[in-house]
Amino acid sequence: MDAIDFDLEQFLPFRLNRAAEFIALRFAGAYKAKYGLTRPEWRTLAALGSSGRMTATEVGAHSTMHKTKVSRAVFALEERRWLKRTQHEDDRRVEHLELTAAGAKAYRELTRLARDYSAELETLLGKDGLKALSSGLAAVEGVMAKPR
Amino acid sequence: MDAIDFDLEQFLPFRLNRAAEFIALRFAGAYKAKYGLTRPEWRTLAALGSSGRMTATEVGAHSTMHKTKVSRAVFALEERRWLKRTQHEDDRRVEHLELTAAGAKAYRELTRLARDYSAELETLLGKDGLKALSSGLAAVEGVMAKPR
DNA sequence: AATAGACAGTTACATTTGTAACCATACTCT
DNA sequence: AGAGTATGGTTACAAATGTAACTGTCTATT
Repeated sequence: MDAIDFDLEQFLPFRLNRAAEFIALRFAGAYKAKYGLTRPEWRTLAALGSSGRMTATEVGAHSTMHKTKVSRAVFALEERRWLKRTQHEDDRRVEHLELTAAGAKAYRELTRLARDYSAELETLLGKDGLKALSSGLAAVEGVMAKPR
Repeated sequence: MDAIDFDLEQFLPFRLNRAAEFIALRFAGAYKAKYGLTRPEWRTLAALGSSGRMTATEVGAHSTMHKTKVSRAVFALEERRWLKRTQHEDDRRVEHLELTAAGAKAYRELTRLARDYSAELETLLGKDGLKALSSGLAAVEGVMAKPR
């Protein structure tokens, strides 16, 4: 079969996916094995930790997760007492989400791990590799931001 | 909360994942909606289409998928008559996988779409963005290849 | 040749995910 | 005010996935 004109190995979506899985999986060990968090949970924690009080919808927008993922993550974090909800006074559909003291503590610990991992990535990929990757991603992000 | 020292938005694993989802999803429409293929199925098809006859294990290595994913994808493609298996003469554990004529045809059609999408990406990301992304990914791939 | 270990691929089960339908509340327009 | 529609969030169900155990075959060692 004509191997000439298409090679999965060079196809950008494939490469991007594979790289993302690889990079993410390494870090997932930190929150998964150590804290038993799922990815949506970690993302929710990180969103609330860095931006403070937000609604579920905002968390979803911030970390590009579907409502249902956010909803489930919020439940899980709430059960752990890492997060608390409060009703919006004016609109009872909305609920504000906020980390508890315990949640904030976990967040700080995890961000420390995240920073360590970032540093590790820099040495692994090299300054140039990192820079290239980052600016490539910025290009993608530019496209994502567009109205479509 | 201290938003200063960590921002999910800048965390590479997060950015990479988000970009990969975005890029992959756009193309997934092509094989998902149009042919009803799952991603593992498309990858298997692509591996066999570009490299010809392979074993399931080889497909997995080539496209970094777990055995079970490959196994299920092979089943699905076989049911569609896009793929046939033949036993290895010397080792009856092994089976060779190969596309049928129908499978090869589908592969060709899909590679056409893949090429179109690649071209679209080039215009979307710009020559420079694409180049940066590609070399950034190459850096990651270099790390992946290492013995670990 | 007999036992033990490795390997290819499959299957079973639990977990995660995506889709769509669903509540409840709020807004808009007449 | 009342009908229709939009929105925040949850739930139910189906499909996809990961983990681990399993079957069958091969290889090595004795």
